[in-house]
Amino acid sequence: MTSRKHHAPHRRALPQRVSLVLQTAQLLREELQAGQWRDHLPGERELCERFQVSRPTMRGALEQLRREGRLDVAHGKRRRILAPRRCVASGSWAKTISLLSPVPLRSVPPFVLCWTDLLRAHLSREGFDLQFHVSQKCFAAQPASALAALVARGPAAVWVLLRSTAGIQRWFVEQQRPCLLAGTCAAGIELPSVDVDHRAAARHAAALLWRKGHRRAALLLPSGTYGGDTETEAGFREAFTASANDPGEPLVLQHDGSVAGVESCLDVALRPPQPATAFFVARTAHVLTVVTHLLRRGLRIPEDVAVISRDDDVFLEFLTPAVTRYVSAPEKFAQRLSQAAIQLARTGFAPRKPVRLMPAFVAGETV
Amino acid sequence: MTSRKHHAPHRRALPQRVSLVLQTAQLLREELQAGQWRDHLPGERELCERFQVSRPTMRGALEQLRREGRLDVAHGKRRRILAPRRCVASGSWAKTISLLSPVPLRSVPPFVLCWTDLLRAHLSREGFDLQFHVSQKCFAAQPASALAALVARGPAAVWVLLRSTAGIQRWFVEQQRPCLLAGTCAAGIELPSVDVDHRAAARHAAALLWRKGHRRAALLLPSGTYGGDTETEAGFREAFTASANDPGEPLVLQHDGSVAGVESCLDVALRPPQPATAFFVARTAHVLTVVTHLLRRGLRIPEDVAVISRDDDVFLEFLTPAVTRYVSAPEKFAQRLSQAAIQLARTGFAPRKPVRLMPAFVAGETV
DNA sequence: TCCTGCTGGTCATGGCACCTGACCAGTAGC
DNA sequence: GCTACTGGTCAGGTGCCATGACCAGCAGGA
Repeated sequence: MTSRKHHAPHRRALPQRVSLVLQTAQLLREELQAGQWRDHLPGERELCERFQVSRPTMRGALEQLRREGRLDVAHGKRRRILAPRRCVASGSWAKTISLLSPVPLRSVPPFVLCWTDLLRAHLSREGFDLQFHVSQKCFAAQPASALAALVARGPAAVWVLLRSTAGIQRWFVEQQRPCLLAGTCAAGIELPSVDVDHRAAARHAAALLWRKGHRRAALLLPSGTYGGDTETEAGFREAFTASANDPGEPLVLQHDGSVAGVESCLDVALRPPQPATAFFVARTAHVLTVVTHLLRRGLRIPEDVAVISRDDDVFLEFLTPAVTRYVSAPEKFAQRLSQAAIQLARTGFAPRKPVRLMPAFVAGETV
Repeated sequence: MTSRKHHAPHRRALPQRVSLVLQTAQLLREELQAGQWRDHLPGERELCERFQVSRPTMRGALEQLRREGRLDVAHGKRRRILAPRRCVASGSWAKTISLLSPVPLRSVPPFVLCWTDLLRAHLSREGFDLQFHVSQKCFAAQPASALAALVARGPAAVWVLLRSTAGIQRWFVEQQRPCLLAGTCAAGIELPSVDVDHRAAARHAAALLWRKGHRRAALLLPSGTYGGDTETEAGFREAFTASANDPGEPLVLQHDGSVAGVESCLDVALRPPQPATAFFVARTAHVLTVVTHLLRRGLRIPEDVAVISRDDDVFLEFLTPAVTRYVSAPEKFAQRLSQAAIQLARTGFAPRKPVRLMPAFVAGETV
């Protein structure tokens, strides 16, 4: 209420569940501000009685206030009330949500472009403005200074991170800035995230290739430590070792993302005496490189080599032969992302639990 | 809550669950009162999309309104609006700008997707809401009824038309609805429009192919009467006849847009005794089909056949060999489009003079 | 010193609202 | 008649919340 009252009377455009926890937290804040209690809060059970909610709910609300720095908690003792440190005034920039990307809008893949637009549509309906920020430097090895500059320059209620590196994620955790990953967290980091379930897709693809008789199947990924790619590799290995009585190592090829890089990777994998007979390819753009390169080498698809794409984009339909792939719904992706972003913008917190969307298998002619 | 309403304005003291059904019903009531819809309500599924709730929830809300006597419902037909149809406050829908497309957002090419998002960003900053409408029927031979239904259902200050047919354009001219073409006008129609200068690109490409010695160059287009494609053909012929002392007819191949259609077109063009040695291809998606089909036939690019793409999309960079093409700036496109749209929305008029953006030639390895 | 009654911390269980996807039947335009 | 849309219905799954129980730390009194 404190912040909303200062805004224009913006009626909610979308029905949404209002969690009891948030309501309770808000009521507690008001009571605190009114000076209802002096030094310590009453016990949890008494508060439950007073507000007619269950203990887990009340504890959620109290935890929220603790995170805001209004309460101090110790085992066995009642919660101490702290001086209300002026919380960040949700002023002019509370209505901006920023998206950080390593590449400009015109270069992002169609799937991402699509959910970005849907996200913007959702947010705009709720009165938020989505700003697209491009910064190469933030994706370098030492992103701290670039990130600090960026955040100072374009203040936002929430940062949505695209293709974020572990370094970026760590920075946001340390700075305690509200942020949201469009992707998967790096190892050891817990941030709210939305992503396609690449692990499941990889497992399914590897099992399929195995069933089809492929014993030399390769996974082709860009190098670098993206959480989603790590998951892909894990899923691929899982299915591989589960299928084989004598699990040989599956081939995992890492390239630098350039066309030449992908080509040389392929050439290595195809070298005798044990050439790869199947490729599971991450990133749709590289599927194009793989298919055209294989065709140029005179290999037939799928007779000589099988290809499966981990992701989907419109243009894959237009390749001949049609590419076997896993498709995800951008609408769902945008929906989950916008829900989390709005919650994060309004309350400052969002559930850490990763949201994973199950992709659908689409059979093509490349297996 | 019911009893509290009779009391003095007393802020809520207890947290309580508010059912989504009730919230949705309330929002529907407000939209109805604002005159958002005329005669009938949109379908349940569309409403669900709009309000981001599930069908059971939406049905609960609709049932509530039916009990209140505001709606009449019959199986198989849309819900009829009964009650006090307030006069449409023009303010309520003057802030909506609609975009009409034959294909869903997830299927439009990246370039279009990109300027769509940029357009939405511009409009949102000016307080407009961009709605994306998909309707196959409006792109059929007799679009009148479908267009009337669409326009009645989703009122908008301006309609932005994507891949519009001559029939659609004529309807908007006749109805005198404010509209704006993202594309080129059909013959004999004058509507404000923004498009890439395809004629210039085609002329340049044809001249280039001629200089390189190609005497059997083919233009590959989807069939149908799109203004932009007509311009492309005109430009291609212009350069061809200008170059040749004895102007033979340039090959113009029309296909149905499907992969198989493109393939059979190519096979025809490559047939002896005079096989085509170069293809100028409209639509990036079909460039993929062309390149992969040629490679599968064992043809070398560019040694045996040259390929030039009229348009650009991100993914063309990832083909090997890299495709020679014409690129346009989506930022410029969106900027011109939003300027015209906002002017049209605010004043009701926009200059008829077509806006044409000059594409840039990017040399690849396919010529 | 032990006991008792408070405090916060944690867990398993179950109910309920809601979401998802699917299928059916009626309607309308082609 | 066919197709694409409409409303009507249902089963299965998920997430939030309530309930009640148990544990561990802290205090004060017998």
